[in-house]
Amino acid sequence: MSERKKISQPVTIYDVAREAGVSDATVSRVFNNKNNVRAETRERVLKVAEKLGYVANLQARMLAGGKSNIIGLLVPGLDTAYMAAIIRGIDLELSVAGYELLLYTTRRRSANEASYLQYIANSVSYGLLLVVPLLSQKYLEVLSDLTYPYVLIDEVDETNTSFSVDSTNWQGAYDATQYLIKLGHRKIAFITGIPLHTSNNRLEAYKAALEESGILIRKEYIASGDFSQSSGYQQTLKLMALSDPPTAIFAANDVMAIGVMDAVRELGMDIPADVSVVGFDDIPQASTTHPKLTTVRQPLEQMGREGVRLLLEQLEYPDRPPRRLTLATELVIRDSCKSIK
Amino acid sequence: MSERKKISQPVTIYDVAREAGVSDATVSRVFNNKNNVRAETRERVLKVAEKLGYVANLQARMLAGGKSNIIGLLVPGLDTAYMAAIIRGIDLELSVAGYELLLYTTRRRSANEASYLQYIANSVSYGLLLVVPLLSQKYLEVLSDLTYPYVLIDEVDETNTSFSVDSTNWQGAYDATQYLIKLGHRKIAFITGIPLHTSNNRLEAYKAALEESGILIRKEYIASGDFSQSSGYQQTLKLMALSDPPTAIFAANDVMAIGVMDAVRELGMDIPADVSVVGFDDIPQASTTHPKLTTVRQPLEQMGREGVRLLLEQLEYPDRPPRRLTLATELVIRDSCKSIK
DNA sequence: TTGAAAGCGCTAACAA
DNA sequence: TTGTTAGCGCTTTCAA
Repeated sequence: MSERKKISQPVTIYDVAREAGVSDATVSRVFNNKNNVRAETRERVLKVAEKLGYVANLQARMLAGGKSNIIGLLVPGLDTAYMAAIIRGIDLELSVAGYELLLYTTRRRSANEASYLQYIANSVSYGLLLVVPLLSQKYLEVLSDLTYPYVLIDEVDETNTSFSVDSTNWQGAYDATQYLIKLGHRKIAFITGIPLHTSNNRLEAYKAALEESGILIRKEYIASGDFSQSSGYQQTLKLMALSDPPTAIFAANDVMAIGVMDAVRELGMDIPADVSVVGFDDIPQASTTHPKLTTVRQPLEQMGREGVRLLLEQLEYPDRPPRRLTLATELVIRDSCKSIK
Repeated sequence: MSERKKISQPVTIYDVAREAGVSDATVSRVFNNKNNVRAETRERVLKVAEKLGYVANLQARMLAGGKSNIIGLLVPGLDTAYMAAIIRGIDLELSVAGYELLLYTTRRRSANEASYLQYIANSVSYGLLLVVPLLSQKYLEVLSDLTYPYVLIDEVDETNTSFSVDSTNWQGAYDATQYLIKLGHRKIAFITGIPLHTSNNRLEAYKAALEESGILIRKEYIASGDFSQSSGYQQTLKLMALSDPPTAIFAANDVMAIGVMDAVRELGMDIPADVSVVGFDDIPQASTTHPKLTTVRQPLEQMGREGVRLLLEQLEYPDRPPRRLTLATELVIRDSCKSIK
């Protein structure tokens, strides 16, 4: 043990007890808000603790009481505004409940999902939140074998055996497409994301909206993107090179929509005069583009919050059956779309 | 305690000891890689542990004086590409060393820095990385009182009493300004960030470069931004409204530079034909703007990595005196600047 | 309302 | 090389 450490952790529950003239158990009671402590005693203890700068040692507390206040979060990385928004929600809700967040990245041991999850489950965290867009079936299997509390965020377990939070991807995309149709557009292109559950739903809704309005679904108007800005850019170049180019482009996320805008501008065309653009997510950047992007807002922050709630619920009531929570999306109309006469 | 828990963590060191016919201390030795264990015994213990599915209880280990493999990271939030890049570096280096990352946000208890740090120090993490741009002096004081290992990332402790990693802000800004001067610009504006150490250094370098080339420093060319895109946008509008507007704008970070580009475009001017733009940081977005942004690259990811190294070094050699590591910036020339005839 | 005592699972002297 | 013995700082019975 280093010198450093010794110096830095002097004040224990015993110091407080001695100074306040009570037993350590009493101090413990005070700090656990037990009600069998005389108000006067409690006050004295608190005062002494304050004076001494006492802070509970979490390790000891956990060891003795069995509870950790740490929950894990598994993500591929933190590089997207999408992830940042979800994590903000998680952090907010967690801090309300007095929990800490341990961050795990899939990048770290993608080699062996099974043992990585085992490791996590046996480590300090008492539950796990997963925001893993490319969640492998493998993960899911291991997870349910583990009898370890977890919640899937923005991902769905088709077998309905996991707690999960997502949003109305279908409805959101349907609303957006309908909006474009109402503006008079009939040549509406769609740029897909990676073929995930969420992305597929958006594509389906796009098709459904068109069909419902009697608009032919044209294969050449469905472009394959991968959620990246450059894919939005590239696919737009292709779309606009069509002999009969679309008058509106709906991208499966905002990042691609920004790429779309870049491409359109580069082609010397105007948004929204020449081309209307719609995104999905409503990341912060969406409101700082020029023109401001019309998009489908996913309640990312709230999804994070609800994910935490579901997890804490499991911690408290381990026997409740899995639930799936679906939050509403909302069409945010800004300046990137225009009606066609 | 939940049923779940009982099921999932029964196996202790004692179980292994009993089953392997040794004492608990021996099992402990095996798992701490002490060399005073007979190879044969070690193997037996390991086999039993494997069979029983033993996993060390971190809390207990830490309490007993052992080391945790968790280090903390204190940040204001995860909302910027800047932060994401640093954290990527941290995560990478940490995973190499087999450490986990516990995330703390200043948002959570900004009310009382002192006790929050106390709390962190007494919690499970064994050291702390800080990426806190608006680090208050208060934090620093508490930190050094704590004798708890920590490293400041992209921030400097003027008293030279902390381990820290930063980059050559001054040199980077100097290089960028020189570059613009070499291109023939003499009317160069600078948009500052929040008045932090880093930002101030960039401003000083800008001034020094101008002075050195005999260019008058014009107060009206120094605009006060706050690192946000909208401040870059707003300040540019002001700058361009000047009776003698600048021909080049150097923003103290990339996010503002993007705002600058928006504003210039909105004024119907071209980049780089009418106005040259330079940023600072080289966030991923910088290479996806149109035109691509010329900027000063800060080795953010590497700063994260080096921060981890410094922290681990402290953990291993607690008596080494504080060091400050300054990494080199690099001017990344892309398409947002043009020479003036 | 309080204190004494036991123990959470582990590490680290000290013996053997 | 191994076991024995003390704790680490806390919570929680059980008595008083």
